[in-house]
Amino acid sequence: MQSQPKRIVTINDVARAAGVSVTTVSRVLNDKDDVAFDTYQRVQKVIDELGYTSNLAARSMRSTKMNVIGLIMPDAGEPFPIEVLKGVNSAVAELDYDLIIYTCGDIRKHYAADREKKFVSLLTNSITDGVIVITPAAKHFSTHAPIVAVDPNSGNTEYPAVISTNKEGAMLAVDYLIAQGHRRIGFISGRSDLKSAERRLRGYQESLARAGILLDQSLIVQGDFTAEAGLNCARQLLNLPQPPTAIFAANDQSAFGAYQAAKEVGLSIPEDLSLVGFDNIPDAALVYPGLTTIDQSIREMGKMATEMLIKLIEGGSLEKKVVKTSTRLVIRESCKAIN
Amino acid sequence: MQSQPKRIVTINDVARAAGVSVTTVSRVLNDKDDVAFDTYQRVQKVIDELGYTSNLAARSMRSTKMNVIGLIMPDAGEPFPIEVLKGVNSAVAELDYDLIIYTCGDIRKHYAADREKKFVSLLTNSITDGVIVITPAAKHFSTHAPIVAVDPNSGNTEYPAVISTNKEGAMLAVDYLIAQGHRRIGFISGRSDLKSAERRLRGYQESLARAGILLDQSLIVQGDFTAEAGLNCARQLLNLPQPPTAIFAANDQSAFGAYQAAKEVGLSIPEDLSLVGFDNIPDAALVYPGLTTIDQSIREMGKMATEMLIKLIEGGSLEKKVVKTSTRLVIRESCKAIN
DNA sequence: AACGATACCGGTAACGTTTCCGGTAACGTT
DNA sequence: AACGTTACCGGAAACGTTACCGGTATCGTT
Repeated sequence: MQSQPKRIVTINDVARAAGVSVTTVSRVLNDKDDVAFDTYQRVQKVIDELGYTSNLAARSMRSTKMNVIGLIMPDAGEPFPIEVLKGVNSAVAELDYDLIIYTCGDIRKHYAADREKKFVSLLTNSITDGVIVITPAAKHFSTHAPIVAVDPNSGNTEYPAVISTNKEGAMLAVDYLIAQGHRRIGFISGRSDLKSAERRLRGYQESLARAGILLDQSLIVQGDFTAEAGLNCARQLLNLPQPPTAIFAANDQSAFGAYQAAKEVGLSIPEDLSLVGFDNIPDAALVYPGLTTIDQSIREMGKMATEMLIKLIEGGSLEKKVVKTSTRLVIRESCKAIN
Repeated sequence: MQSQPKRIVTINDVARAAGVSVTTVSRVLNDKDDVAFDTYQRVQKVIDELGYTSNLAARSMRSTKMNVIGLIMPDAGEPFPIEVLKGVNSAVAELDYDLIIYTCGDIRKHYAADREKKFVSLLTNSITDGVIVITPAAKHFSTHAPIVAVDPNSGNTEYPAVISTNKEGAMLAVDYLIAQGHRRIGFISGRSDLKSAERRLRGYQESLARAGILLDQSLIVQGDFTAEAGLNCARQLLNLPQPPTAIFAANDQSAFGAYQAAKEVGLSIPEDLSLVGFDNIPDAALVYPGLTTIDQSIREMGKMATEMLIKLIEGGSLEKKVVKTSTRLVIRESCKAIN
């Protein structure tokens, strides 16, 4: 660009300037112990003066341990992966690892699954010691390095995973609504291709069945975890000849769409319509009225995945291949008892 | 994990299996044109069968262009960097580049600035063609590769940057409150070490001065861009002998803290207290009542930075080294005219 | 005084890829 | 028939680093 191309300073330059071999410089860099104290200091000084930083690529070609973990996430636009990221990030910060993140783009796009696989090999082949994949589509990855998944899209995966108790959480939500006297409870489902969405639907069904409430198929509408779909689904539910008195949305964003739909038709929450979400993303506390929802402590999931991965990297083994995280009901202001 | 350590398949394995030289395989991989069509197909087939993926490290050691850009962001817990990330991510997706992200940890921590520098060299030395740094603390980075900053912490930086019109935006906010009849306007400031915070304070002061309102120092309280600090600052303001009728918070999160403070003392927004934020993060539309705020289109900043960086990487030059992005007032429901 | 142990250091070979240079075969042109 | 051109391909060097092995002082022990 400007002036000379400004040659990168390598370990060789440092060695020459310090009057030692590259091996010794490498030893200093990696804090090996068999180097004399004043040599160490001298080399360190030269490193600082020359502003040397090691070449990640070259280093990872040769060394077996990189102390870097990778995180592969779908599109950064969604709150779920962002929350996982926060959890992973803070867990990594506690340990002596660096974090490197790749995004795959929208998982609904056909190429996203390919990118997912590509990035897994890309990262594990070289610069990372292992990876965490958020909502992976693939059941199998070809790599020698450890992998941990968070909320995999399909069941029975080959790799270890952190999964929340989706069905149980959904049952908490529906049980709560039932306890409040609701009988006609609408359900805005999630993306049908996702395991988590399926489990939440199952929970909805089981909870109703257990309470002896007949399943009305018209009360189940197909969403896709976005607020837009939530809006449309809620519209559909509220325009029913006999509309529900409560809606359980498969995630918080869908519930936000329902807020808007209620506003459109002049229903107020919770007086005219009770609403429960799922996820407990930070926004759930901010909306008005506060959204009663199922907390699945997403950050905790990221943290657990990180700990599992690092255990694997460091040669340990996992007690459980699949860790189930708990869910709990967080009561805010979006529900009201009827009758 | 299971069975043998599963050797990584390299370009050599592919070459051997396809009966060609590694050079030819490399040509196929990089879509060079001087390779016969059926050789191309044969090699491609072997690549698929063996599940070969190139080694990022080895590739970047040899080739000059990587088609990867880096993003260095502070702690992933804050909404600002997350929004920038979204902008960068979507901009990158449009182009033929991959994105690799590093997080530095909390910038308030002493080591964060070091990590920042370390990561810049780490990435530019090897696997990326250039980097975007969000709210960098350093004025200078030692690297040969292009760098673009988003919202640098200090002025007069050496590198190109995208900065929003902080002072002008703040003036929009305060002018609006003044137009609504407010005279006692509190200010919750941002982190004092940040350029953007300083500029917003300046805007507040200038706007008042222009309207002939005497500056009351007790109406300015020192925050740090977090909701917690916002809460404390707002408490302080509302407990004043003569409390303000309106508060301008240096960012939306501080404003959220003020919502809570208002609730505590039984003031309702906007009837008893008007509130304006700064940033227009997505949450600003979700809180109740909707937060009137200054939009600085953070995603757009990320997008612009990406475009600038790629222009530089591809050998172009920038018309302007510092790009200022516009700010605008977004009116929601948190303000009310008085008298 | 001789020897083994220890502390410290350097040379060299990899790691997997791309770049550079060159070479062969086939084909068209004079 | 000889030559130049084109299309295709391979060998070897290089990128910057660490692992492996071996070497030389120094020091304590017998």
